[in-house]
Amino acid sequence: MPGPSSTSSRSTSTLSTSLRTHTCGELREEHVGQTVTLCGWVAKYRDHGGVVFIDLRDRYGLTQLVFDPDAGEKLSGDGLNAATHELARGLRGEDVVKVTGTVHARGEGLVNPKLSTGAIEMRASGLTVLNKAVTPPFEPGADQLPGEELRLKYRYLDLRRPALQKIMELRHRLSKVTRDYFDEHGFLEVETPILGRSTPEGARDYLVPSRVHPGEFYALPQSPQLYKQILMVGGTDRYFQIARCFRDEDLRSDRQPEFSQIDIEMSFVGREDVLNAIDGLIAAFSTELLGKEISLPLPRLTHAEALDRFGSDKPDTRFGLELKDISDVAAACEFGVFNKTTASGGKVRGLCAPDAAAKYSRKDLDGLTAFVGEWGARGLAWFRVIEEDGAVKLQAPTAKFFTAEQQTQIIERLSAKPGDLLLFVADKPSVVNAALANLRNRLGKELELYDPAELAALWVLEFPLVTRNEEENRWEAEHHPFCAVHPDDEEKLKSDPGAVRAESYDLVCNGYEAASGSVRIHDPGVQQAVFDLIGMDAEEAERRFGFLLDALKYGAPPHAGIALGLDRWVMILAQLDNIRDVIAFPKTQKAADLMTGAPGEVDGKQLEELHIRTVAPPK
RNA sequence: GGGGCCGUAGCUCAAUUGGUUAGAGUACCGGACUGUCGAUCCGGGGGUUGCGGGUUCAAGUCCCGUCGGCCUCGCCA
Repeated sequence: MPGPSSTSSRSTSTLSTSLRTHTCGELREEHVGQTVTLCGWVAKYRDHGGVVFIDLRDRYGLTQLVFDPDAGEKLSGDGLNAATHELARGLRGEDVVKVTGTVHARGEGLVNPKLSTGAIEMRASGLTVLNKAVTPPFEPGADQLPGEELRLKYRYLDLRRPALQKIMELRHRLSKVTRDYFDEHGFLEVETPILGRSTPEGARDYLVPSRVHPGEFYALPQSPQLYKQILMVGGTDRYFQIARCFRDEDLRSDRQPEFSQIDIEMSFVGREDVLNAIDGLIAAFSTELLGKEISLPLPRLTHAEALDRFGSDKPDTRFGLELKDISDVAAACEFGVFNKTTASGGKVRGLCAPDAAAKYSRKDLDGLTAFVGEWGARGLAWFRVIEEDGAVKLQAPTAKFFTAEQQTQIIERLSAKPGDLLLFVADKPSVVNAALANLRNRLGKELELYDPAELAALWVLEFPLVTRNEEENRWEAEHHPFCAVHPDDEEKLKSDPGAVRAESYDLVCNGYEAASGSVRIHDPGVQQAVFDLIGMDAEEAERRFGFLLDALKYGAPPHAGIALGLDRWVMILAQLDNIRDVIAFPKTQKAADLMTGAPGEVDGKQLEELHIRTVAPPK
């Protein structure tokens, strides 16, 4: 875990308790000669028949304890009686003990450079077993991790692993940096309700039945969106909250049913004010948590440019490998797949994998073809760039369909050199982008085109206000219905809705959507126009969001906000690709807690009180 | 809702085309050993091969179903 400072390097004097004088990560040569008491878990025992070594572990580190049966004779003051020695011989992994002894410098050649406490050891004289452990299903200290199912069931054992403890510490410190930062900038942390009202659109709600209102339900918040806007109407001016959010949708490696947002809203601001505020927060994350300066302002891309260059609205910009369009060349060539696609309005785009021609066999390329198939691409055209008789040309079974001039055009368009591998997808633009964006991420990783420790954060601006739902034949809000319209595009609301840009912004980092927000509508006329566009009549809007619309009539300041995914930020900063590892008690892909068994059945009486009757699902 | 991978000792894994008594490391138990830090050495116990069904002379292995975990498409304003 990176970081300029951590708890273990701070003064730990305050960690002394009535049971211990120091922690297991604390003792150094300067403590030699002192009598100390440590508490912790037995990480390892090495019994030599006579002398017994115990590695004692707590959150702060590992200290070697020595139980020497001859100590009483050899070293005055370190007396170890036979009963204590025998007790030490019976210690096993994960026993919780309290040990008193004297700090000794380790002898010549006995220093363990792998331990921060490796220059010393404690010669134990007293031992109390505070809690004898049964044999654990896995060892928190083992190199090899057990399956995740087991780790989740015995989460308390998993949490003892130093790696997980470091992540919990990082998460704590990220929260602390966040609170300090917003406090310094005049923000108030305000709590909003967990039991709220269901406001359709968006994700599926988690519902809570009401006992006193038969047949009615609260909904857990998908985000505090409406409350924070109302706080602005309420004159809070600057609000933030580390808010728990709930969404009953299918999970992914970066999605949990309950997660935390760093939620922000500001009054009397425009887009730049929010972006500047968050730039500062990200810089604080980098300096305080990684010990690395980051240059501000963060880079910005428009949504259109992000799609054009990376095929994605959340590009990983730690590496290049940008997408290039060769539709014009494809239209003119003799390769049927290419010219038919362009003739029917499709695009041909591709990327140049540097020095990769020799790294991917035919079988590997078949694998890449299958990979892009996951996003609907029906094929992947590939060419190796070679130099032959002084000419740089394409080599592939399909190369014969391209004239020498076309080959040169393609090579120049992708800035390719001999040894590079060119990969193209021909399809409708959405498929081309999805396939190539995912291929780009895969190649970036496989070809090690970036430093995994780098933090590449950028803003993606000017998302479309609405997207077309082809199935239901209507426009849908891309962000949410309260998102302001780009000032230059207001007149297009009726004439060309798909081209209307929103006053919205996403913060993308290392390929993850790490924050999302917008300037809000505070003009009732524009709000009505947006509702009209997404097919929501006044009555329906009133029923769903009436309380917000009412609030906006009573003096609403121009306001804007954003929310950062706290779990995702911890994941990114810790260089992990799994959100469960940054949550103390995460849920499985089926939203179950393997430790507690949640969700579980309840008493019939509880259901009765809640006026609930369950129906078994059809087979 | 769809697709894919996985499930064998407490744990991590192995087991030829379907073929004898399902093995190894580690953990655990017993013994030996006075400076280890992956301690070492000797010995031992430990299995409903997730569960149910089917094919077969014979199933850990093949087929169907089911449960669980992971990845993913849809979904996630």
